Amino acid sequence: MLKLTKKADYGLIALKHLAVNSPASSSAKEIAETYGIPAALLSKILQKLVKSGFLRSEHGTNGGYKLARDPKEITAYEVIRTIDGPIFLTACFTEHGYCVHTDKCTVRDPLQKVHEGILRLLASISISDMSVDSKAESKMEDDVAKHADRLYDLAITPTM
Amino acid sequence: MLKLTKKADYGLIALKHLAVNSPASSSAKEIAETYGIPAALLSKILQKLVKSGFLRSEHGTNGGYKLARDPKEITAYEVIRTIDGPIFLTACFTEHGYCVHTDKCTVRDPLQKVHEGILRLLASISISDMSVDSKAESKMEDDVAKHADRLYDLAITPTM
DNA sequence: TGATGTAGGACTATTCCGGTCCAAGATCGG
DNA sequence: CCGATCTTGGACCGGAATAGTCCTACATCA
Repeated sequence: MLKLTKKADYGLIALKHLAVNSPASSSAKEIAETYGIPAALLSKILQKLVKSGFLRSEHGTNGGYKLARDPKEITAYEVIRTIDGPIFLTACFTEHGYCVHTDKCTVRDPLQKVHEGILRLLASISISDMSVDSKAESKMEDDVAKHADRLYDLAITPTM
Repeated sequence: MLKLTKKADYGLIALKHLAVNSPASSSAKEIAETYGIPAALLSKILQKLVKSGFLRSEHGTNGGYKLARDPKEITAYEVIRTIDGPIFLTACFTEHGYCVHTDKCTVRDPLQKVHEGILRLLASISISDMSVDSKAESKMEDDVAKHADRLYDLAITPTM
C-alpha cells in the first residue's frame, strides 16, 4: 500500500526523540510511554538500531539508549531500511536487478526511475532534519520543493 | 514495506498494454495470459479501473477493455490510488490532515514533505511515459534526474 | 542483593494481500 | 433466439506479513 510500517515509524520517532534530548539517554519504556507506543515492541526496534550502529545501549539502572552517531549523518532511508528491510517499489525489481517475471513486462524501466527518486528522497532527509521541532522553514522545504517541477493536482479525494 | 501491491502493478501493466495496442480492445483473459497474471484477479482490477473512468468495457463476444482517456492523461499516481486506495507514508497523516496520535509526535512535518515528494513523483509519470517501450531516453530520465540533488550513497547492501 | 533496564527468542493475533469460485447479466454470431 | 464469449460483482479462503505479547537471561548500579 506504499506506506511504511509502524515499526519504521516508531523507530524514526524514537531516534528523533533521542536526537532532541541529546546527549541524555532515554530508556525504551520512557520513550514508549511518551508517545504511546507498546514498550516491548519499541525495545525490539531499538535493539535493531543498536545492532546497526545507530544507537548505543546502556544497561542497568538509569540505563537506556543514546545516539551513537551525529543525527545529521543518519538518514531516514537508512533507518527505514534497517527496520523494514529492503525497499522496492514493485515486485519487478529486486535489490540488485530486474525481474525475470516476463520479458513482456516493460513497465519496469520508467518505474525504476520513480523508485530511485523515492530512495533519494528518503536518503535526503536526516534525523536532525526531523528534529527542528515543527514549523521549520529549513532547507528541507526548498530541497523537496525542487521536486515539484511537474506539479499535478494532488488534491486527494477519496476513491469512489 | 513501502512497496506497491501486485494489484497496482498488474493494473499498470494492463494499462500500458492497452495504451500500446490502442485503439484495439483486449479482454481480461487475453492480457492475463500475455503477462502470466491470474485472469480472475486481473478482471477485478480492470473493473475498478472502469469504475474510475480509466477504461471502457465492452461486453459480449470479442468484447474487452479499451482506454477511455488519453494515456498521457493517466498518471501512475491515479492508477495506484484507485487500485490500492489512498497512499500515506506514515500512519501519522491521513488523507486530509495530520494525526492526532500524539501531540508529541513531531516527526510528521518533515516526513510530510517526503510524502508529497513521492506523490509528485508518481503523478509525474503517465501511462504513455511507460509505453515508450524500453530504452526510452525520454524526458523521464531528466525529470527524475533532477531529484538527485543531494545524492547519497544508495549502494544497497543487505541488512545484517 | 534487588530494582531497573537491555537482549532476544518464542509465540499469538490480526490484518491485508493475492487469488479462487461461482452466479448473473450483456452482447454478438450464427 | 440459442449459445458462446466476456464483463460484473460478491463471497470466500489460505498464507504472509505486521503488530504486539510473554517470558527468560543477562548487565548494571545503588
